[in-house]
Amino acid sequence: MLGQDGVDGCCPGLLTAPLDEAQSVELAKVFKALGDPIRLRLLSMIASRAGGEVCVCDLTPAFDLSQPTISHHLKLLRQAGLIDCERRGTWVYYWLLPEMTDRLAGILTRPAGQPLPEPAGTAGDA
Amino acid sequence: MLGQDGVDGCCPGLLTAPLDEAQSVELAKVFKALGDPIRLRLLSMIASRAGGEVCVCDLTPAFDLSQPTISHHLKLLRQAGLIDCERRGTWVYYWLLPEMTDRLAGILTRPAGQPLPEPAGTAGDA
DNA sequence: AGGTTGTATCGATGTTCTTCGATTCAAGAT
DNA sequence: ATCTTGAATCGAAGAACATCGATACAACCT
Repeated sequence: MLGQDGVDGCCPGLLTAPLDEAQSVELAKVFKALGDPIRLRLLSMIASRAGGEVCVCDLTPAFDLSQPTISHHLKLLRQAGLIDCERRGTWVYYWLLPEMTDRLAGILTRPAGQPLPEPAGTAGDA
Repeated sequence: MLGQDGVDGCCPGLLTAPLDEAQSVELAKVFKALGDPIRLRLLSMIASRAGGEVCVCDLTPAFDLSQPTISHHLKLLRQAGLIDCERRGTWVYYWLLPEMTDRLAGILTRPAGQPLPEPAGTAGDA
């Protein structure tokens, strides 16, 4: 889901052509995963790790939330394709899947050849 | 809110350093606005318009939703700073605020000097 | 085997979100 | 002034979400 041809297809996405329904549904899932402050902080903590991965045991105590809640948020980020994880002994480590953030960045980037005329405020039709 | 110094501050955001609480709350509002298929389609329809603006009367009939619902979604996109609008006679026109999408794209883009070592699967600690 | 620690899953609860019909507001036309 | 059309606002109803405590699962230690 997403990645096959929908979201990044050839590249344009979002700002250059109208999204069709299927594309918008898939894309919305990813943005919805980013639409929560806790998940955004989790993602940034995971992504900014030099080693490339973080133990859950380092993430959980950084929040005033229960352990199951953090686990739930991590699951949503994983289902969105933004991160992945692996158990290593007693601990579970998470890391960023940069393909997805790259894809989102591309989707939000205009082709540079689309200046967006005037903000209409100064344009008017008079 | 957002844009002053929080989200783009100097530039890094999200993938290079942990977000603080205030930043994550502001950013989450914008991503949450993008986390709905209808709003994503509305935004793409608005952004991809050559003229730079779209009349609401062109947006509403493109969906199987009531007029108040579309109006509501447009309001959320506007409150997120993604679009703006202006009434011109009987009609209201919406256009993209590229500053916000540019900002998001920047936030999701890694500085290129962050290769993300190995996916831990091949690393192991043994 | 039994105990301990770290993490995920399960139900339940309160909140937020999406959507609607009804209404109100804005502006032009008769 | 009244009517008509386009768009926003106002409740209300149902669905989806965030959060918790309790519990189950996984792996290590003694």
